[in-house]
Order: sequence, then C-alpha cells, then structure tokens
Amino acid sequence: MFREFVIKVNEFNLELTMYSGQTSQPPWSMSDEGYSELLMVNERPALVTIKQLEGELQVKLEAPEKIPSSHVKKKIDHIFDLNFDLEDLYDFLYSHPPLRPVIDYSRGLRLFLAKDLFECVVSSIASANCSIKRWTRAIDHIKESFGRGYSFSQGRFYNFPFPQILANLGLKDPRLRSSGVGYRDKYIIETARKITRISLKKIGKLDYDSALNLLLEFPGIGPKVADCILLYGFRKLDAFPLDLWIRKIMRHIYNIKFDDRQLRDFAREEFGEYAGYIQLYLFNYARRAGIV
DNA sequence: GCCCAGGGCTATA
DNA sequence: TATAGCCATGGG
Repeated sequence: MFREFVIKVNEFNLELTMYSGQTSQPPWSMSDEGYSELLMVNERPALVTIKQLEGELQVKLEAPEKIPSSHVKKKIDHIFDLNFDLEDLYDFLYSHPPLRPVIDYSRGLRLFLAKDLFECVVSSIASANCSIKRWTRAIDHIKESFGRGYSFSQGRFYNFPFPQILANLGLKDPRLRSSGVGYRDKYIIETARKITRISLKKIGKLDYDSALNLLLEFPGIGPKVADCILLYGFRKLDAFPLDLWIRKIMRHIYNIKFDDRQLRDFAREEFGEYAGYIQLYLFNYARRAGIV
C-alpha cells in the first residue's frame, strides 16, 4: 500500500529539529525522498517518509497492510509536537530580555518526541558522557542487531527491540557493547530487566516529581538522563535537562554562579511550563553559536 | 598521543 | 552532603 498526503505546518523546521540531538531517537535516514523511518501504527509496520517544503510536510506512506492516513498524521503530529503553539513560546522569550537572542537562532525548532519509549530510555542512557554522533550510531546498530526488520521499496528498516530482548542478554554479552555504547552496556541490560516489570506508560502518567524519583532508581539514569526521558519521552514540559552546555550558557546569560540545584530550581520557577522548550533553545544556541 | 563528549557510579571525608 | 576518580571509545 502506497499513499501520499500533506500536513500544513507553521513555525516548524524539520531539519533543525531532526538534528538537534534530542535523546528520543537518532535522526531518521535521509535520502532524496526525504527523511524515512519505520513507525508502528496500530501495531502495524509503516514506512513514513517526510519532506518539508515551506509551510507543508509532504508525507509518503508505504505499508504491507492498510493503515488510515489519519492515524499516521496523528503520529507525526505527536512526534514533532506540531500542535504546540511556538508563538506563545516566542512571546514568553521576548518578555525575558536575556533570552531574546535565542529566538531568531532556532526558529521552528520543536520537540522530537519518542516514537518508542524504551528506545528513548536507552538512547538517553547511551548519551551520557558520549558525543551525539556516537550514541546515535550506537542506537542504529542496536536496531539492526536486535530489532525486527521489515523490507520496503527503499530498503530494510528495523524497529527498536522490545525490553525483553535486551533483558535476556547476559551482563557480559559482548554484542551490546560492540554496538558502541561502551561501559553503559550493563546499565542498559539491567534497566531493560527492570522495565520488563514496570510499565513505562504508567510512569509517564505520574506527575513530574513522582516520575523523576522512579526513573532515578534505574541504573545509568541520573538527574540529567531522567529529565531527558521526562521531556523527550513523556513530554513533561517543565523538565529542564541540565548538561554541560546548559551550565555554560546559563552562566553566560545570567552571569551568576549557580550550582545544579539552584539552576534547576531557577529554571522551573522562572520558566514554568516553558522550561523544556527553553532548554531546547538554549542548548541549540550554545552548541551552534559557539558560546563560551 | 591528548582531550572531550547532552554524566553516572562508587568510594571517601 | 560534597568532591574525586573512574569508566569505553570515536572524533577533533
């Protein structure tokens, strides 16, 4: 089954969003057709290819079984957070003078939300003390090694393996390590084992603090990784992942020596429901503008 | 060859 | 509670 349709968008930059380093998943595979990825829609495999032309997204869909376009559109709307009003964010940023410069630098940048919660958890663990290039490649390797493959006209695509598959690996099994996650392999395996007993969906329904405290009990998940999962996985908009870039840029913008505790409290009190998006914009600003 | 990467874990005071 | 050293490994 092949199908095409269009999604109207405003204030969206697909390429910027795709390569912004959010730990929900690696960037989708790029070709002349656009960006392609395997999505499970109603538990069924579908290859989705999207290309942006100004104010519209051209979507191509290939699936062995019949899948309603409206369901695919809903998935895409969710993954790129297309229903979020960026104008409101820009108004908020404009009303806080220290933050004004970041607006024009990242216009159209949106959340890149998880298509698979477990993939988001593993990606976030793998991203710790690791370059974006390396952890995204490692996740792609894990998909090819342990995921289920589906063939399409563009080639073969793999889903992210279910927790049970990684949970069944021995702690010293070399296969996960050789995917490129390094010493984090045991964290991933032990976290996978815990996740076979706890529902990620249920964690996502808890309030911010309860979900945070639960995630912190998983091996390999500290404060920063937990906030990434809360933001990019569960769309907790008040999460504020605090990494080295955010520390740098906050010190640069506000010229105050905050420790991590104070920075988190400051962000959540000052930014509220915009904290997550502001973190996204600050990260992009710091990383690309070469702020010291 | 050295240093760093969207940090977390562990031991020590 | 706070800080120090360690961790795999590819890229600059």
